[in-house]
Amino acid sequence: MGNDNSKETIEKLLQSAKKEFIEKGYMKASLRNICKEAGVTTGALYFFFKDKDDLFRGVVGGPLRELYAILETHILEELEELKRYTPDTEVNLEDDKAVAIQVVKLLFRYKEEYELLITKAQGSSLENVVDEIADQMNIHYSDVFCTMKGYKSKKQMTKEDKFIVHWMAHDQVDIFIHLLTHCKSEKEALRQIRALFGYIIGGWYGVIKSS
Amino acid sequence: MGNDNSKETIEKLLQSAKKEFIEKGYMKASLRNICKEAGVTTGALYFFFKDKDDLFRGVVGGPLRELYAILETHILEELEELKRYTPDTEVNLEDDKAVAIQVVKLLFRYKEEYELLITKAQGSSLENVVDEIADQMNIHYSDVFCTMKGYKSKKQMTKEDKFIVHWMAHDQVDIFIHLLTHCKSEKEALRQIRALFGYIIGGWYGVIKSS
Amino acid sequence: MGNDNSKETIEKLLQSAKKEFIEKGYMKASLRNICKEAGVTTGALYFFFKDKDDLFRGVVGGPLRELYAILETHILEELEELKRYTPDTEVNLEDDKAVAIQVVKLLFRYKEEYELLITKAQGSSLENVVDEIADQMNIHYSDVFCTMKGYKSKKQMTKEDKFIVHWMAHDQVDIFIHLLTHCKSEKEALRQIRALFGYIIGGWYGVIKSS
Amino acid sequence: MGNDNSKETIEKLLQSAKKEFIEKGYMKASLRNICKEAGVTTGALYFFFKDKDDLFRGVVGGPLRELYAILETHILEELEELKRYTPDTEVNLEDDKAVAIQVVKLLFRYKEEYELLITKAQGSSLENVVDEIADQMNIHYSDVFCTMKGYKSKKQMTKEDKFIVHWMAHDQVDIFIHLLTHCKSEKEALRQIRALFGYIIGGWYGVIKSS
DNA sequence: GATGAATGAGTGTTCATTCAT
DNA sequence: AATGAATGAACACTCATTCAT
Repeated sequence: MGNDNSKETIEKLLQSAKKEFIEKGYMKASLRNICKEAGVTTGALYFFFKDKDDLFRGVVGGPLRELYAILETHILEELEELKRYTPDTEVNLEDDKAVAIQVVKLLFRYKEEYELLITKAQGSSLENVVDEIADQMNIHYSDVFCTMKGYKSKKQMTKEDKFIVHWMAHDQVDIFIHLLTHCKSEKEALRQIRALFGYIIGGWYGVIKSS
Repeated sequence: MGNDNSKETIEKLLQSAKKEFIEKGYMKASLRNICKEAGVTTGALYFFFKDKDDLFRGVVGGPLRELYAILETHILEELEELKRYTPDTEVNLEDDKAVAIQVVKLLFRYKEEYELLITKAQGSSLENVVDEIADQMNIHYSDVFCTMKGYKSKKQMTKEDKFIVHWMAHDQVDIFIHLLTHCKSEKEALRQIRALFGYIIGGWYGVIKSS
Repeated sequence: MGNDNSKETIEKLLQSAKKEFIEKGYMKASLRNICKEAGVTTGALYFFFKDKDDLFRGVVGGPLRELYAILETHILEELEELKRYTPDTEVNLEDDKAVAIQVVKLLFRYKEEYELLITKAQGSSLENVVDEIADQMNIHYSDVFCTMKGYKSKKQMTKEDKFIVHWMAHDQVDIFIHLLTHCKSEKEALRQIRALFGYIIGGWYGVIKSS
Repeated sequence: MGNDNSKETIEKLLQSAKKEFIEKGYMKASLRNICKEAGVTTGALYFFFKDKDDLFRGVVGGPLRELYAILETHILEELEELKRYTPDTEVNLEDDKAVAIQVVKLLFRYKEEYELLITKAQGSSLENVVDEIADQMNIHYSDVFCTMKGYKSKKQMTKEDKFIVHWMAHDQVDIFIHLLTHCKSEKEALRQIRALFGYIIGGWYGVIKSS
């Protein structure tokens, strides 16, 4: 089971698939082309992958799971920290920065895969993955927001509160997407993080004050 | 040419096309379905529209041009204003707010068409229209940024300056997209603008200070 | 609409389809072969027929409808006659014979099509058409049976009655199938009808007596 | 060869195959599914069975052979009896009834397998097995018919004789098929046999008289 | 005795587009 | 201004079968 030959075939298929998905996007990608490029018949592809979608998930699934793992850990840690929060607490951004750096590094390690997920997944089962992450962040940011505002419960949030927090969650996510799609290297991305942090922290204050 | 009959046919085609594009997105939309729904043959469609892409542009082109017109006017006006700018000038946000309201109203007047452009255009020649608008805004924002920073020329901008301005341009655009896609009505969108303004102004200050 | 050209194409497709369905049966028939034989592209086929099943129905639908029409008429007429039935009524078989002859003539007029329906329809939406006809005959034969038995209502039928009537309905249908598939010509079939009538009438008496 | 392991594998394959053939019929049955369900690889299947057809015969072959054996015995016995036949001989139906009961019992013992043969074998080498049995019965019934008619040789049979005897042979077979496919249990089937016997005996008399 | 990988031809179906009329 | 017929390539996917190990 899983000898060198089959691993090789799978690897060739994934490489070839990645290339095709990047070039044409999920929908326009042709399984025939992918197989031809991999030097394999369509039957072989279907031995290893259930269908087109499964192949796509084969390409991006690993990196996606890694990202989810980091975010989950981060959210749990920050939740722990929120419990110790008092109005006088100095906001500690160092942790957030550390996580941001971690995420950026991950994004650039699998740059192609994440770009696939962000811009080429339309038509696949992962086409809404970015929104799903943003929605998850939204839940978390709501907690943060309530704590900072001194709300006892999320039920105290107004419609306007909810809307702006939702926006900020999305924006947070968009920052990483922007870094990934507009920086040539991890190095450059890490250099730009600081300014972006300045921006969103400014934004948070703008919101907290005015609301 | 252009008698009542043909206008009617075109109108039916555009309606039917809009419906299909909304339902399935540009790529998966079927011209056959569009024609069937419009009660017209494919030949008729090809008499009025060069190809699928042309039909798509027929649906969203008008609203898109209106938007471009507003943005252009706004940019030209603000450019005029920038010339009168001195370090002591009180920043006048009223104009910006007025424009934002104008844009929001426009977006909601043709809600379906703009959503088409934003989320369903993949595969068409307009798939990058949002990025193009953002890039245009970027040019403009660079001017604003330089003026506020007291730069004599754009050439004084560092790589970091350019990056953060680019981001802010994109983010500005994203705000409108967010309003369009997350508010049910123009009314609700207009209510949320204020908080978003608080956010991005906070963001600008965060950036200007820290850079 | 429906000019000579298109009619010709449809005709060629139906001829070619009939041939292929006869040779291989519905399931194994290849639309590609059918199109190739008809000198037409697959696209053309799909312009005239919704799918494989529709094509099959295009081949056998007409004859099938004719048969249904005859049966329906026959059933209605016999129902009328039953109302005038008294225990002393001499059973009039002439009408039945006339109908049988009519049916046989029809079957042989479209011999190929009916054979298709009877033996090659597996996999299509018409695969159970013979059973459906038999079930319809069953309803009718139940009426006849009850009248002959002097039952006031079908509810008087025992389980055994129902079973044997069901069998006889099926058998009646099978006679025609047997004639179609074992006689070379209409002429020969008509010659054999008499003996078969002797058989089933004998069968009826055997049943009526013993039950 | 033939140790416990292999027997188990074969058994699992046969079970799984039976299930799939019943569900989808011979043609649409998928060997892949059968293997998956049996928890076995395709290679294993091909070690024990030559091909799809061989597997099908593996499922239904045993019961089929048992049936052939009964029929053969019965035919031989009846042939023996025919030799002692004189015009005055009282027809002894008891033997026939006994055989019929024996057959019904067999059919219901392997109900699934026989239904497979009757209704789901299309595409396999056994698709005509019912007709073959009927044809064999036909040979036998010709003997019976000639004896009863006082013919010295089968050559005295007219075309019409042959036809009606052929029909009766088929019908005899169809009775068993009808019992199998329309009765829920052996018990119920045995209860219905009597009426069916009344029917075909009536049919025979109808034929003998009229010819 | 059995595995797991691979074949390669085949399936029905859909598509945007063209063009003579 | 519009029809209706036709193209032909492409699509994702399934199949029974083979074979080295």
